Amino acid sequence: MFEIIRDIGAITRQIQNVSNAEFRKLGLANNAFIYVIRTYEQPGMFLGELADSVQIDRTTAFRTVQKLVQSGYLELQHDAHDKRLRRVFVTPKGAAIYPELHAFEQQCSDRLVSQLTGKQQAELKLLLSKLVY
Amino acid sequence: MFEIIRDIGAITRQIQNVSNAEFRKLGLANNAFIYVIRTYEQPGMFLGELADSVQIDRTTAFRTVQKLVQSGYLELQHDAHDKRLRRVFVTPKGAAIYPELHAFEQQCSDRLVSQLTGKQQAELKLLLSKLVY
DNA sequence: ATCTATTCATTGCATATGCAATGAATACTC
DNA sequence: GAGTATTCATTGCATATGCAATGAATAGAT
Repeated sequence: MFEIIRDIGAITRQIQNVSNAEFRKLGLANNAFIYVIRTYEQPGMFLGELADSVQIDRTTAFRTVQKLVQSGYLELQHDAHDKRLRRVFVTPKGAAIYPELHAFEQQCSDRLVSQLTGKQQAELKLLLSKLVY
Repeated sequence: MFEIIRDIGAITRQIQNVSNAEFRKLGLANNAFIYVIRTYEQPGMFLGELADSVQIDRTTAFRTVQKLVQSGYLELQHDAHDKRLRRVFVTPKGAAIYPELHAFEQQCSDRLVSQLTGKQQAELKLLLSKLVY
């Protein structure tokens, strides 16, 4: 069953490459676009929470978010009750590019599963959601 | 269907993290263990071929292989007919650790699919093999 | 309430990464 | 077979990455 690990690893790296190439022009290479997408969809996560949700090292995520704040896509707010937390939100600039980012993600996905029937696609999605890591 | 991309991305990064932590003691962090596994199983690939097979940037792969040659896990040979090519092989030292590397990979996979029935596991493997990238 | 253990964000530092460019060898065209 | 286009390995360079450590804030225990 180790082929599963190998396959998803190769696919992930490939998609990462094309995505980074696609979004470099927006200053969103190095997986930065992922943070904008996730933050748009789930605003108010704190930094570590966001990092964990995409399984990226917290310090790397921290620095990427800093850059995205600098470039105006994201903003940070202190939590009202827990002074340790810094919650992440998209700015209008970040919200404005979300459709483009998500459309590309969608397009990559569609291409990826283009050899599967609709039923198989649903089955794959279900099986993947059951993986434990 | 974009959940597919997100799921496999998160899983891949997670597995990468635990694998690197596991093999750091052997000097095989930063995905280096992948090259030993692949080279053991398919000896004689040239550098770019090996890089492409795991979807890692060729220059990164090149440098990782250099390190593995330095540390004695891999060796390079010039191709007899095409002077551009450098073919990769495992050394006895590389061959000696293959079982450990592969066992860990196996163990990660088993854990990953532990919530699936045998039939579902086979189905997942089949579906993944049909993905196009 | 004090003491201890966790959980955050953040920084330092050594190293890895990857785009762009180079030169050498081979393939392809006419 | 000269000329052009590809395909290699390799290097330079700027940047990203991630482990380890820090200090501040909170949670949990006694």
